[in-house]
Formats: sequence, C-alpha cells, structure tokens
Amino acid sequence: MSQLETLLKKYNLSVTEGRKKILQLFLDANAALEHATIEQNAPSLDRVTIYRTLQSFVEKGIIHTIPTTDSSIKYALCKDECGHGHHHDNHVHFLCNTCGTTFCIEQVTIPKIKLPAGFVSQQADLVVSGRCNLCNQN
Amino acid sequence: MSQLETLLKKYNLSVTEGRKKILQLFLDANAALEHATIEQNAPSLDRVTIYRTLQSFVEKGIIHTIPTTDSSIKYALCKDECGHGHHHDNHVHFLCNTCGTTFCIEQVTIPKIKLPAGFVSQQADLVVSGRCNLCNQN
DNA sequence: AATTAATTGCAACAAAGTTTTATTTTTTTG
DNA sequence: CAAAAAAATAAAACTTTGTTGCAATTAATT
Repeated sequence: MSQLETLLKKYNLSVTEGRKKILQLFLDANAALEHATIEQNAPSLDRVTIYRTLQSFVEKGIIHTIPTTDSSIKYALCKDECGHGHHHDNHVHFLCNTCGTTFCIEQVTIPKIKLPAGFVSQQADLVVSGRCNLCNQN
Repeated sequence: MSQLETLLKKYNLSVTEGRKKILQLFLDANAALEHATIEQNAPSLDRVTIYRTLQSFVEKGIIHTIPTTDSSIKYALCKDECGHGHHHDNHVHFLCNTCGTTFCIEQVTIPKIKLPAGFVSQQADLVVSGRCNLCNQN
C-alpha cells in the first residue's frame, strides 16, 4: 500500500485517484495551494471534485485554510496533531509579496494575545507578509 | 458642511450620495462590513458602485480590509494615521463565532514576530476568533 | 451659468462556487 | 472473488460574486 493510500485511510477517506493526486500535490508543494492552482496541475479532475476534495480534507484535518485579504482561499497541509473536526495549526503563515508563495512557518507559534474584558479567544491566525528567504537570495 | 462631507473632502473624494451613504454605514456600524451587507442596507445603490466605492475608500485610507478564511472580504474604518496609499492598521481583529461580527480591537497591537533567517516582514495581520463581549453577556 | 471632469447605472461578461442527478468507482460483505 | 451497497465522480445547469465598457448623470471647476 502506497504512502498516499496509507495517509488517506488514516483519515477515514476512501482511496480514489482524485484524492491521491491532490494529496500528492500538497506533499510536493511545501507551500499553500489554492483551488485554481490545483485545477491547473490536475487537469483530469473535474472542478467540482476539487472543491469537494478540499472540503473533505479540511473536515478530516489533512489540510487547513489560511486567511487572505483578497477573496481567494489558500490551503496547506496540517501536521499530525490535527484530526477530524479539530485543527491545531497555531503557527505563523508567511505570504511573499514578491513571488506570491504562502508558507507555513511551523517553527514560529502565535503568541498569546491579551484581549479586552469579555472577549474569549478560541483560535488565532497570524499572517505575515513581506519577502521570503528565496526571493531575498536574488 | 456635514461631517460626512468634511470627511470625504479630507480624503480628496468628491461628495456624492452613494459615498455619503456608505460612509455613514461604516460610522454607524462599529464593526466590519462586507459588500453584501452594504448592498442590503443601501438598496438604492448599484452593485458596481458599491464595489468601486469600497475600492476607492481603501485606496484613500478611509477603510482597510480584514483577512478571512472564507472567500469574503471584510472592511472596517481606519483611524487617522492612514492616508492615501499607506495603511497603518496594526491592531488585532476579532471574529465572533457566535454572532459573526468582526471587530477592530484598537487597544491591542500585533506583537513583533521573529521570523526564520531570510524572511523579511513588511506587514502582519492577526485575527483572533472566539466569543465576543456582547455574546458572553447572555 | 457653462464647461470640464468625475461618478454612476446599466448591460454584458467572466470567474467562482453550488446543487442535482446519472454514472462510475470503491468498499463491504457473503 | 463476485455481488451488493456505499461513496465519489463528472456533467450540466444554476447562483453568486466580481469586472469592464459605455452612455447618462452628477459634481466640481472656471
């Protein structure tokens, strides 16, 4: 049984060509992907299938969404702690304004934020934008 | 000259009914608004006019965008420091999972984040989600 | 008040996302 | 391993969201 199949089974998803393909894209990417990018890289898959696959990956805790200020949605692989219904992706995200890539910065966790009285925090998302390490080399 | 007119002139925008109406909505709201909400509350305005007005308000530094994990875009009033082309909205945003409202938490600024070598930060956005002060009273 | 410049509304269009249904594929079970 | 059941897919139709060009209107300038 391939790595992909093992991974999908682990998250209680049946193994299909589409899911394997999309999961492979995430494993290869090392960065966040959006629907349009996946559509380009997996032309054999129907648009709707990609929507549904992303949705079920999020539900199962395989990938998480990353906030953006435009109207796009970006997705990236979760680490092991995430499972069905509960995400624990409390790391910083970095968006490079030069190359457009979005990275998970796993090493940097989001600091605790002290909120005004009455506000109770359940989750925090922190997106830093600027110039990434690769773009700074050139 | 009304408060609204003064404000629009200050930002070098000509005074029109639509702009006054939309600016008023923001002043009244005390929370972030999205396109759909404005469309509902200003039915006399054309959809396209609302898109264009929001765009010019962002350009002039009257409002700023707030990142979301879904594909919506939220806008909220800026404070005085913002001007044409340069925003300085380094405060935390709070999204209430109960009532759905998004607030600017002006009192809380975003902490400096130490990034891995090679990454240069230009801007940071921090969205905390949970339960707001109003929802916690009930 | 007349001219110029900017904004608006409308229509047409393009892109993004959803829903339904029939077909195909995967999983389960005997 | 084959048949039955369950789940996933593709295709079509549709809804929502955002954009562009242009003529008509409104605001600013002189």
